[in-house]
Amino acid sequence: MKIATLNINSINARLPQLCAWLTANQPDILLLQEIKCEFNNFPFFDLQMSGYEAKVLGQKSYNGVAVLSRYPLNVIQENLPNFNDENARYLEVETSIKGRDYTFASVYVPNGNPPANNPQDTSRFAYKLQWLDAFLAHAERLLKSGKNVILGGDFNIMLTLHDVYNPELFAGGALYRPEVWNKLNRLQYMGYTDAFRQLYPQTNGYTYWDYGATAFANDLGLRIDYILTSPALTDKLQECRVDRALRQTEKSSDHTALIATFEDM
DNA sequence: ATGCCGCACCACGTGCGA
Repeated sequence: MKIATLNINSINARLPQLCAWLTANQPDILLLQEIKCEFNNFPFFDLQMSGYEAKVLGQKSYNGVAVLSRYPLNVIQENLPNFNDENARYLEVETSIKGRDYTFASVYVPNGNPPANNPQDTSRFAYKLQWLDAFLAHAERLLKSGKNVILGGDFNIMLTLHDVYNPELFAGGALYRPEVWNKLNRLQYMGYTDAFRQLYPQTNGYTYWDYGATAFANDLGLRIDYILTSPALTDKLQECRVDRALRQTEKSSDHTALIATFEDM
C-alpha cells in the first residue's frame, strides 16, 4: 500500500502535472492540501481518467483539502468536530484495501504567522493553537477507536534542528516554537509515529522550498509535511521518502510529495 | 533569508502563503 501527501498550491494550476505524477507513481491514496478551489471547480473528470476517485472539502481561493483514491471512499468527517472553522482544513475518509479498513485524513494546519502589515497581531497564532487542540482531541479519539489511521498533510511545524535549514532565522516564528512543538510531540506520545523520522533520524527530509530561485538549488528547505501512522500501521511501514524530482518539475508547487509504503496487513 | 515568487480574484492591486 502506497500513501502520499502533497500541498499542491492550487490543483487547477497544476492539473496536467498532477495527472502525470499519479500515472508515474500510482499511489493508492493521495492526500491533497491547498487545492484552492470550490467543489464545483474541482477537476473530478481528469482525475477519474487517471484512475482516481476524489472526495473534496473545497474553498474558494484559499485552503481546501481532498483525498484521491484508487479504491472507493466514504467521507467520515468534514472539518474537525467541536471546532467552528471558517476554513477547509480537514477531511477524513474511510476505505477498504485488500480486505482491511483504513482511516485517512488530509490535514492542513494553519500557518499562524501574523499578516505582513501587522506583525504584532497574534490572532492567527492563537487560531493555530486552538485548531491543533481540536485536532489532537480528535486524533486521540481515532486512536482509541483502534482503527488503522493515517494522518497526512501540511502541519506547518518544523519539529527539530534537522527540519529547518536555518534554525536562527525561524526561531520564534509560528512554525518553530515550543507551543507547536508540544502539540506535535503530544501526537507522538499518544501513539502516532512520524513515518519519515522513524526511518531517517538524522537526514533533513525537507518537503518545502521557497519559490525564490536559490532555495531549492541550495537546499534551503523546511520539513513541514508529515505522515503520521497509528501503531499497527507503523509496524507495517516499509519506506518513506520525499519526491524531490517533483519539486524540480516545471510549474511545481513550493511543496513536494511525501510518500510512504506499507506491507499489506 | 525577505515573500525578491506564485496563486486566486468583483483583477493592472491586494491578500495569502512559510
